[in-house]
Formats: sequence, structure tokens, C-alpha cells
Amino acid sequence: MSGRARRVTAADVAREAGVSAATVSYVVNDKPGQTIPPETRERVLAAATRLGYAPYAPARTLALGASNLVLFAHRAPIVPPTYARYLEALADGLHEHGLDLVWQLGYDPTAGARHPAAELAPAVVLHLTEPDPDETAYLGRFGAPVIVALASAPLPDRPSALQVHHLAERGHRALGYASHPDPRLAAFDRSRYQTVSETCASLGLPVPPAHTVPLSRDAARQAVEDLLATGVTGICAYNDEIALAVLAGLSDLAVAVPAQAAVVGIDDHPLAALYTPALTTISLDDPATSAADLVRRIAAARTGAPVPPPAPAPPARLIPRAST
Amino acid sequence: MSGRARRVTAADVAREAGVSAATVSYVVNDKPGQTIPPETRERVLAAATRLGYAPYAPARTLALGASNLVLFAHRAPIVPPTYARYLEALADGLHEHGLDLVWQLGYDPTAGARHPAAELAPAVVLHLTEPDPDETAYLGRFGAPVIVALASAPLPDRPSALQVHHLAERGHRALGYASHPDPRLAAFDRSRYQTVSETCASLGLPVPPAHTVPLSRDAARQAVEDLLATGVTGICAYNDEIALAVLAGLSDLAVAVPAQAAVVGIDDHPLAALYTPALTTISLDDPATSAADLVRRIAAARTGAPVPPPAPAPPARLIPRAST
DNA sequence: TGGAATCACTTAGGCGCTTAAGTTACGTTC
DNA sequence: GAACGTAACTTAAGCGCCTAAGTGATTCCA
Repeated sequence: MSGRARRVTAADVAREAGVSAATVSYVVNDKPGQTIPPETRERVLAAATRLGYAPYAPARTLALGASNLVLFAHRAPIVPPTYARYLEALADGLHEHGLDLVWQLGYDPTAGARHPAAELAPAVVLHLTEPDPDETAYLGRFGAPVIVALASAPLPDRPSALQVHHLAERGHRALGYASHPDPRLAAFDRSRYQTVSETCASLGLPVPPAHTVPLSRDAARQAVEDLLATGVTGICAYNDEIALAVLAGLSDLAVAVPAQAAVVGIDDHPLAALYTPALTTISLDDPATSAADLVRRIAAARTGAPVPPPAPAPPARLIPRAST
Repeated sequence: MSGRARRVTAADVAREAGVSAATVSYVVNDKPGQTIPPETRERVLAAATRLGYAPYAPARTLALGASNLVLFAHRAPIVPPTYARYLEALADGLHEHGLDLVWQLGYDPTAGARHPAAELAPAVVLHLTEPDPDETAYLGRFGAPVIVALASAPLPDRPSALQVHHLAERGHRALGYASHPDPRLAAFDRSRYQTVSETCASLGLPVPPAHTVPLSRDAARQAVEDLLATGVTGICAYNDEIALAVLAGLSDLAVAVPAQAAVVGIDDHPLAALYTPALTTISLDDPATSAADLVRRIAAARTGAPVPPPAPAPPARLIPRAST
């Protein structure tokens, strides 16, 4: 397949089938209101397959004024497996509306004006969280409605609050917080720490110290040692990955879990259940349900209607296991 | 931002700046060979910013005959974190060539002809492995050169072969293989098992039994029990995730690791080092290096030149840890 | 049996952008 | 001062697709 090959156009198919390009378009798109005898239809379709015709999307988009793309705008090239299930359900749901979900890798909202990402001309832009000013400007350039995927749950339902309540019930009074090292997650991290703090305050517990816990084993041990030095016995981690780093640190420090120290994660990461000791964690909304809700909102947004508000998120759920 | 807003076109900018649309195009694209006095240039640029103009990609693509998109065609919506680093490096490298990396989520090569994915009109399609017939047909519809990302290493360098050699050196003679349950990975899985088999044969070891190991803790215990019942003491896992499931199973069966059974993964998954016992694994090529090589090939392919062969992959590396 | 309705198409823009090929107005050159 | 070159633009065609508005044939109904 040389790059030189001229693309097969509707005109080629038309010539091959002995009709006009308009007829090809009508047949290919199953245009309602057009009367096309089955015989002609067959002839066109056969010619199309014979030539390997596929409509050229940019031309189609130009003519129609809108593409069928939904752009998932997310900076980090990796999401927790929880989101993977979510994205999968989302993609399937969107397909039923003739939409196609696409993830732009490695985008940088601070890059210059002539950003190649504009290439996408999406119908709808999806952002995980409320975008900050930089990102708002960037996403605005697409000229498509921006939908924020994550509903923010009311405070008492927040996963981090559940962590605190659970540890408190287990008798821990001195809690600590383990932060994620990736700066791209800083906004999420701060918000979770704040929830932990506020919940501690509401229960009359001391202000929880926070430490960044790197994902390398040695560095994690050091960070955990520092955290324990503050007298902490219950640790709320940013998510399951960080919680596992904490567990590794505790193991290397020969601290008994959960007897001497307890750890709670967030995400219900599949690997977290496989650890020894298995990690207690908080499971967020069911991916399939929230994906369905998002599909509904996206489909509505595409019609130009105002984006409907998200359905209230189901409450987060505690999954108690051996680490607490 | 209502969906009704008419898009700002080059003609609008032209009117605002008192020039023709052609001039706008020349200015915006910095067309060489055009003499445009700085004053006019400023005027056009100012008008463009004032109106919030951004060229409409589909029209541009249509006129130029090519987009700047590189489509990452991969069915599963999740890749190991190793690939995440790879994709990140890849996206950055492509940006320097004015290309944009995009991952189409939830694509299904067996779906009907009118697949919305055609919407992308990529310049180059990237596939992890040699596509099977279904996929070849599907990818061909894009009319773009298909590049296979992964170089197939010569047999003795393959990661699975390293697993076998390592376990054999540690004195294990009865080896087993732990398969991944996801059918979308079946092709990879078979190929790894075959390498394990062949390497065992070349070392005079018995044919290794294979068992699928689910990622849920209970099911994993059962699968590991079955595997051990065959007399196996060394286990090669499809990847680190599966290896961790095996470790969980061994822990629940109270089998001492590495004294009674040893496990080796593949991928150098960051979480695998955090497990207790830490997982021995095989690290694949350095993401940054192989990404750079791929960028080179993609850039070449876009010019229409034949796709250059991949640079030979650096050999996989054993990372010995506590599980063997 | 003639006018209307229907069938089975075709013609001809237009979507927004790029770019080869003009066009006009100045300076130069000899 | 006629011929020429260059600067600074503009005109117009074309990328491939969609679709409103035709256009001949048939068929239908009174």
C-alpha cells in the first residue's frame, strides 16, 4: 500500500455503478425520503465494496458541519483501571449513538495557539473535572461543548470521608494522609486531603499530617517512616497505588498490619485485593452506571441543548479487607 | 457557549482585517515565498485573536489531503503502565513533528462497514502487533499506512525465554505457565506460552502445563492450586498482573515463596516491586528509546516513503527480586 | 386522455481551507 | 521612458461530501 495511491471517492463508485455521485451518497447514507430501487442500491453497494470505498471523514464533516467524535481530554496518559472500565462502557454506549470516543494522548494546554489537537474537530469534549482557566481556554478552541464527567458528591459521601470514618471506627485517633507524587494529580490530591482534614475535624480528631509517598519501594519506606514518626496509626492514601506503596513501606519497616498500623486506599484497584495483606479500599461509583449517565448527557449536548446535570452519584462504598 | 454559534472562518477574519481569505491563510500558515509586510501580518493576526479564529481542521485536511493524526489502534482500553510511559514519550516525540497521537477507545474490528472510527482520517495508523486478517481489513479502511509498533525480538531474547532461564538457574525443573483471562490478549498469550514451551524444550525440561489465572483472589487460589497439583514449582506468568494473582494464591495456600514455589512476571509493573514478596520480573525495552525509534518510522511513513524497519529492540532484562 | 403525482434519478451549489495563477502599483534598469 | 522585476495582494479552482432543487419518464386518477 504505497502512500501515493489516490483515494477512492464517491465519484469513482458512481462511475463504476453507472450513476451519479449524489445517488451514491443517498445509498451509502440510507437517506430517508429517497426512492431507490433495490437493484440500483445493490449495484452501488457492490461497486463500493469492489473499489473498497469508504467516505472521507473530513469532507463529510465539512459538509455536515459536525463530526461524530467525542474527545476525552485528559492530560495524564494513564488512568486507574477503574477508569479503564468506565471508558470501555462509555465507548460502547457512545457507539450506539453513532459517536466515537477518542483519547488525545499527551496534550498540553499551555502549548502554542496552533495546537495540532485542533485537528480533531470533536462534537463534544469530555473533561474529567471542572477545568482550570488554562484548560478552559484550551478546550474552548475546539468550539465544541465541554462536558465535565465527574459529579462532585456531597461532602459526607466523599470517598476520603469514608476512609476517615472507617479508621476511626477501628479505634484509630491519629490519622495521616499519603499524597500522590504526580503533579498532574495535585488538584485531586489537595481536594482529597482537605476532605480527610475536614472529616477529622468533624470527629474531633487531630489535624492529619500529609506526606508524599513515592512509588519506589525505598523512597516509600522512608516516607512511611516519617509519617509514623508523627505518631500516626491510621493512614488514608490518595488512592490504591499509594496505599500499596505504604503497605510496602510498612512491611519493610516490620510494622504489623493492621495491628500496629492500618491503611485504606481508594479505587478498588484489581491488584489491591491481591496484596498480602489485602487492601481495604473505597469503591467509587459503578463504572457502567455512571458511564450510561454520561452517554445520556453527551447525546443531549450534541443536539445543542444545554448539557443536562449529572445524575447524583451513588454513594462510595467501603470494601473492608485485611489492611485495617 | 450555545451549540448554535456559527463558527468563525478565515473569511470573517479577512473581512475584519480588510484583506482576502487567501492572505489570512498565508499569514496564519507562515507560508514561505509570500511577501507580507509586517503591518498587514499584525493586522490579520490581531483580527484573528479578536474573533477567536481557529482554522477548521476538516476543511484544512480536505484541502491538504492529509491530517496530522496518528491513530493508536488498540482494542483494550487499558495498557500496562509500561505502555503508558511509552505512549507518553511517543506523544511528545510526535508533537515535534507536528503530529498528534490519538487513541481510539472501544473499537471493534468486527463491526459493520460504516464504522464511526473512519471519522479520524489519520495520517498513520499504529498497531501494537502484526494485525490479524480481521484487523488488517479494518485498519485498511483508513487508507493510511499501518505501522506495527512492536519489533519481534529474536527468540532467545524474548522475555518469556528469560523467565524460563532464570527459573532453571534457580534449580526449578518443573515449570508452569499462568495465562491471562482476557480473550483480547489471547494472541499475545499464546505467543508467550509458546516461547516458554520452546525454551523448556531447548533446556530438556518437561512440557510446561498452562492454566488461566483469573484476577480475583479466590479464583486465583483455585487456579494456582490446580497448577501446583501438576508438580510445578516455578511459574512463568503472562505478565506482572497475573504474577501478582499467582502470588496471592500462593499466599492463601500458605505456600512459601520462593522456598516452595517461585514466580516470574513480565513488564516491570511499578506495583509489582511493592508486593511482599517483591516480584521478580522481566523489563522490556526502555520506553523512551523505543518511542524515539517509532517516531522516526512514523515520520518517514508520512512522507509516503516505505516504512523503515524498526531498530533492533534492546534485549529484555531480568529484574531479580524476592519472588524467586 | 390529459394533468398531477410519483419514481428514479441528476445538477449544482456550498461547507472552509489551500494555492497556483493572476493583477495592480511601484521601483529599477539601461 | 519603455521594459522589466518585484511587492502585495486578489481571484478562482479544487479537496470529497451532502442535499435542495431540478428533470425526464412512468404511473395514477378522474
